[in-house]
Amino acid sequence: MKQQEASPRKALPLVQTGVAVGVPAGLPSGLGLTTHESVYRSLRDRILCGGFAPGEAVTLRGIADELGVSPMPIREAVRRLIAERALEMRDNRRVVVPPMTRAKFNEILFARRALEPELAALALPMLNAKAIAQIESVDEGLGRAVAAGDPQGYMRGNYLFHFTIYERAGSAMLLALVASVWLQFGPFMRMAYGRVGTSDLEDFHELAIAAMKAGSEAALRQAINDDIEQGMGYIGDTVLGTRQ
Amino acid sequence: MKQQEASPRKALPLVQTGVAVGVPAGLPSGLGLTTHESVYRSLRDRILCGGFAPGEAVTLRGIADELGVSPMPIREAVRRLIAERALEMRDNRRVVVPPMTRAKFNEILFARRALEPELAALALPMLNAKAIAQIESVDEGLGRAVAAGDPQGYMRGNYLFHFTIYERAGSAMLLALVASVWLQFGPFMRMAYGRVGTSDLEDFHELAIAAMKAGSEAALRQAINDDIEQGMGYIGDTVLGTRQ
DNA sequence: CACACCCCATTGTGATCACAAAATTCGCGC
DNA sequence: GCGCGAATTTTGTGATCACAATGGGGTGTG
Repeated sequence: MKQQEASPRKALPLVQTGVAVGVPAGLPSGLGLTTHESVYRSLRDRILCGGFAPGEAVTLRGIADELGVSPMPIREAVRRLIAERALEMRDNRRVVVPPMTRAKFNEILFARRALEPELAALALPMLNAKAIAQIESVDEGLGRAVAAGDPQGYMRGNYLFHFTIYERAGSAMLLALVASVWLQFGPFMRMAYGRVGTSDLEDFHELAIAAMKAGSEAALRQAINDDIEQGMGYIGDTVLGTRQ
Repeated sequence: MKQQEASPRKALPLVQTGVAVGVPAGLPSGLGLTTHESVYRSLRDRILCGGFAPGEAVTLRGIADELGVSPMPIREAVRRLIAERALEMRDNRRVVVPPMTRAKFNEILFARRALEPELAALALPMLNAKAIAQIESVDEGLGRAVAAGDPQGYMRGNYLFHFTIYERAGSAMLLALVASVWLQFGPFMRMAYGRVGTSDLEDFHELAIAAMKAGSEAALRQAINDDIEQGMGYIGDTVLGTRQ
């Protein structure tokens, strides 16, 4: 069955130039970005919002067929995500979304506490009233997702809340480090919130907003740190067990 | 000149199986590893040891010809290094080794101080006498490189000194974070040591070794932190200017 | 002599093909 | 009926081709 009739992949008339003016499938509407960039963002978003389960296998051709492009751009996107430790390549050359371990969990917790409060503190001077209003709006959307019992929406909102703050720091390098860390506990976080429903006690976001309005670096650091400890503690206890 | 006589690339009879049993050129003797993995390690080592200058352009086909393989594995290796921020892709789609800025320098300094002492502290309980002896041996090699005025050897020795310690921590995730940071100041560090010759006052390595022998976590943290501050301060002052 | 325009070489991107290894499935024998 | 081995399918890897866009070099014109 090499060339039966219509190949199952490439089911739509892609213009398929070097710059991907025609967007593959239901991808995030590539505006002048390359195919592998679209694929990368699609997969990344999916990982961050809990679209993959830990241990789940990811095949190049599978995603290629699913997205309606050739395996080539998938290769580059997956390779990039592997470099960011969002995916893992087994020695069998099989790509899976990596499972969580207690040791890895502790590393993530340490890295988050070491980097994220600093990023928030660096962003603080850049946060004008408009930016804070935007952050509040994101947090309200997060609240709606919680009320609606929408884990994906909750995870996306939580991600947006933190990173709209962190992005203002203008520290591309630290931001990339933290992004890599988030990519590594995304699928794991989904397990926690997919299991018991979204938590109902995350008011550290409001403390953080209050700290931003007050311009208090110490309070903002504290709120971010508490948010990390509470969130990670919750999902850690839920998935890995309450005891160390 | 499409197919004149012998193509300039692929100048040697590569077996070129899917697993790269025949190693391309003078690459690090691939033992059962793929071509793009060999290429990755080769480029990574070159970046870490100052084989590239900041701002230098990197072309896929150029490296492919240089290493005697097709552009395909180069693509994946370069893509991976871009994800690790060791290389940078301009919006022109041109790949360059990224230049240093004062802001980026400060981010790197913060990340190193936040992560590396912790990694050393985590490694401390794992360091038996044999491991410490190995670290001392690495440091002696470093000393010889300094005496010989060999910047490449110095950079490699310095990298090995730190990472033979950090690897013992068993924290793959934090190690990857720190490795990414090192990849970002490698070419920059080379500028400093290529300009004025290797420094002659790095005795914090010996303090670190003494702390390891004594089993003192506090002293080890301090030695690593001081080593970072001194080294980064030196190259920062040299290349970016003495004032902030 | 300087500036602008055009042509061509170079570069990254994506598709397709070929190959080997691993995984899966099927079937034969006990 | 069950377990083990062989055949087949699937999967990642690498090469090659085609294409568009960028960049540089050369030439023509003001």
